[in-house]
Amino acid sequence: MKRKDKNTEQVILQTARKIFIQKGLAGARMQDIADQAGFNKALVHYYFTSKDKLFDLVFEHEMSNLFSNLVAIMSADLPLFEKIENIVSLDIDRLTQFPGLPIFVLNEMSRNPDVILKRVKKIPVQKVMNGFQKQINSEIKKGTIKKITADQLFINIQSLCIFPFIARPMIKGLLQLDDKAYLAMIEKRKTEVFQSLVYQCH
Amino acid sequence: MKRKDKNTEQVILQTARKIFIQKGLAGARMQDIADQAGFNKALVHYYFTSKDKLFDLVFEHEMSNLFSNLVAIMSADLPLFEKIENIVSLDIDRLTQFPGLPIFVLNEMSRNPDVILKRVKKIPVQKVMNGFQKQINSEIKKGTIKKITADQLFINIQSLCIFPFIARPMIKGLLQLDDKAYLAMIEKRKTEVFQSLVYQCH
DNA sequence: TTAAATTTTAACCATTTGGTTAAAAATAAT
DNA sequence: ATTATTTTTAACCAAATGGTTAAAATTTAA
Repeated sequence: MKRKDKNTEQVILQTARKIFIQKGLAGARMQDIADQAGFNKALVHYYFTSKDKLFDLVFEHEMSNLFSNLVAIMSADLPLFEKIENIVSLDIDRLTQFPGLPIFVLNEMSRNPDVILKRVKKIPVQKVMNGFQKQINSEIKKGTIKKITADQLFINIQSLCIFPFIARPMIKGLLQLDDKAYLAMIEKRKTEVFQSLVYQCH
Repeated sequence: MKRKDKNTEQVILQTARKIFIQKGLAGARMQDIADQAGFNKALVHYYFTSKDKLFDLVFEHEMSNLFSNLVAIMSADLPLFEKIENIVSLDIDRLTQFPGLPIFVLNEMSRNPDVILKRVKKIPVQKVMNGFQKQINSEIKKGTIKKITADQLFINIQSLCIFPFIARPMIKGLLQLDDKAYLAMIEKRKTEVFQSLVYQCH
């Protein structure tokens, strides 16, 4: 008879997610998580055993959130530019919905690169990158795009999509943008980034 | 008679810098800073009063480190593409030398955006961006480049230069690169990024 | 309805943390 | 050489932290 209350568990998880994203692993407090979830701290331990275990669950989920759709789109049987357009669009939409996600994932990754590296390696990107490279090589041969590696193109796409979310305070400060102006700039990037990528390939 | 030992102060500062970059504000420990500097923890307080004060000094210096040269280059009387080439080259060289810098600065910025925003606003970028926009407009009028705003071009440049450093563990994991391959990829980006930027402008 | 199992709680614990105090040690001034 | 000042140290402190324990409360099974 196993009766863990799924609702309690979920409330704690969602609260933990919010606080870990705001404060990171080192800055988050189990007491705060418990308080904001509306339960007693011992209960958090009853359900999740330890802070590290709770964090692992949250992190796994957020990393998956960051990369979800990427593999699917890159595997899809689409023309190259349509594929790029979809990646850009979905990346920016995803991150507009979860703006704190990349800095959270990448910061925790930089804290503990080896442990997390093992998890990242499980994401089946290598096979997908091989297919992507073949597609790119085919387009190069056709003369439709300049010579570029799948790796560099992938990095360019992710750089142009993700960085403005990571660097939100810096960009707002340096370019003197208020929230509204910043969000307008992000929205504009859906087409700007895709256009940039098209131009640099042609 | 003021006799703070400059060497002691510097040793503590450099040690603090290293540990704050590794662990962040929340994760760094004053005892660790003292131990690694080779002094007693009370001494760290004697010189720097508190953890927050010490962190502020370190952060101010690192933020300046990240943005130094940027304003100078953007103000320089150089042709547009030469200017872009210099920004890219110096950015990548700087970050190759201090690879943990951007994730440190941007992560702490995301923790405390309002406080840090005031500091960022003091960097005289707005005037420089105006000049940059004028230069871009002039090139657009001449027909040498496509229509783009200084803001978006600036964001593209910084995205393409900085993101691969922030996302080091992710890139290594996803693309199955060892350290050597990663560094080779970074070195290659000096020309790749510049070329990409040129293509997207033309 | 009672007993068993599970969830939730309040209280507690050992350790860690940033910071303080006062004295010892070192340096500078007279 | 002595005194004054500054630096450095060891010891200490209160609060915070992640985690544990045992009992109360609730739910489920018989």
